[in-house]
Amino acid sequence: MAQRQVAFPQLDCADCPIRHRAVCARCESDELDHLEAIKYYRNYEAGQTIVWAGDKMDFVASVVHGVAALTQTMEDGRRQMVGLLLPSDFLGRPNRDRASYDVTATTDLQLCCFRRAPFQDLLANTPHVSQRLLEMTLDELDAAREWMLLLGRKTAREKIASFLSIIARRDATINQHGHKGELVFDLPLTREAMADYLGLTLETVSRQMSGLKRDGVIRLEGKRHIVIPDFETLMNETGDDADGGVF
Amino acid sequence: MAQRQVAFPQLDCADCPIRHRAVCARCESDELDHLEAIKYYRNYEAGQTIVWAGDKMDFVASVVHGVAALTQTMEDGRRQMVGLLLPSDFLGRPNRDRASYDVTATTDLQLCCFRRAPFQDLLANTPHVSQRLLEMTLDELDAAREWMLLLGRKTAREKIASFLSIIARRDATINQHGHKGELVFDLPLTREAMADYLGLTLETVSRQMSGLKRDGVIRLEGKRHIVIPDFETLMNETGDDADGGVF
DNA sequence: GTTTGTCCTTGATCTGGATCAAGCGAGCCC
DNA sequence: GGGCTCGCTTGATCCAGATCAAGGACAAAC
Repeated sequence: MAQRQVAFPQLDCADCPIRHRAVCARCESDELDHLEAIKYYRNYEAGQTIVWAGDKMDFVASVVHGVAALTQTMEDGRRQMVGLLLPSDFLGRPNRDRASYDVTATTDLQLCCFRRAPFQDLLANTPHVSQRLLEMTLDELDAAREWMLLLGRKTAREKIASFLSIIARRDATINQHGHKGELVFDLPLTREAMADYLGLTLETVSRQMSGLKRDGVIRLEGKRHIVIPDFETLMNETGDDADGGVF
Repeated sequence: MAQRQVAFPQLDCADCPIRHRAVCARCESDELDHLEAIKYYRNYEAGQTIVWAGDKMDFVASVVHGVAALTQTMEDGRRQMVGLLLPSDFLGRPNRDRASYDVTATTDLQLCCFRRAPFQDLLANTPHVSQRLLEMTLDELDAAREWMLLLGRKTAREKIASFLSIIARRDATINQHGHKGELVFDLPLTREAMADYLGLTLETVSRQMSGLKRDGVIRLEGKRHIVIPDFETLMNETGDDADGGVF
């Protein structure tokens, strides 16, 4: 079963993603080597909480592998996920030492952390670091705005299809033992976390997954393993314009 | 009738907000005077479209006065507002020359514009400009995430109350001819635009406004002029934690 | 093997907000 | 003045998704 990574190329330089995506513009510079001196790794198990909203957070970090979620909770317990961090995404806000959201590991997770103070020094003294971080933040803002369209105006089925296509774009491998190449990936979230992502209940998520399965848009192998026979068909269910353009 | 500006102090240096909020960290530097050379003003009437999603956009801008909205539209016409720009907010994305969203003036509007190329040069050569823009973008991302909670999990009534409190925070004056000080402001959006902001229909917006009026949470003088007798009471309707903290 | 717990599915019913429909009031144009 | 249109309100009905409820699959603990 030949597989290859799609859509987002693997990180290919050094062992720490922040060098590639967050800090170096093109990974050509040596001047950031002292980042090595302030970085360290942390590992979390699926389900673990990394910080609670309001907690002191003395580091920023880059996701090495696994998935983390940012979630807001209302007093009565209603929850809305507001960020989903995949490998190479950045966690934490420079110049703010308290977490604004609950951060949890939704799968086993490794973070590459940087102590806050030296990172902020770096930011202040290395122009292209803040420029790179600005680019990343603008990308996140665009993603947040797509997400707002989803939350405000899409139907439950469209929400599920959109979510699957987002995860597929960043995570899926192409399974080519057939001829056309199916997309294959594991869901990094429970049904409940998907509900929090999509502004639905877990029952509705479950029902709509069953619906997409019944209609042949996806196959479900176990609870978490997804096969997408034809990405085009899935995209038709998202309500988005035809040309997502990645594949 | 004595009034004073609350929550967001008026801009107080030079005539162009970008000098204060977007560009200068503390408005202490002179090195940005050449911004003067690349800036120009544009005026729009309420309802006018500034750019359509996908259009070439050869400038970035700062809102001087009035309100602009960023909106996404699905093929079948469903619309979701994804950004609301008030005075001193920034419009446009550096290093991207096509608009990602429809931009419309929801009131009469004046923009202070900067041609793209020189602004990008400035960004590349003036570290604290990109640092300041990073701060602003992070603030916008936080606002977007609050908005996601609203869209995904709040009831119609909570959405309306939240919206009113957001506008009041940025726009209201305190009317002190009573003793405690009522908050007073004009809605910068039609009911339809509010619906697009909140992920509701305009009928639901109208009904919930009537509901808040009936219950004495707000007074409505005409269609657009709002009086909030007691901000605390309004906040209790938003579903948010008690301590918004601004007043 | 049984028990327990977590995650998920499915069914029955309810309801908040959407949809469909009518009408109002305040400009504004002739 | 009369007839517009535009923005808004209100009423009647409908339905997608929430809620309430039961049970299944699977893994870990004993």
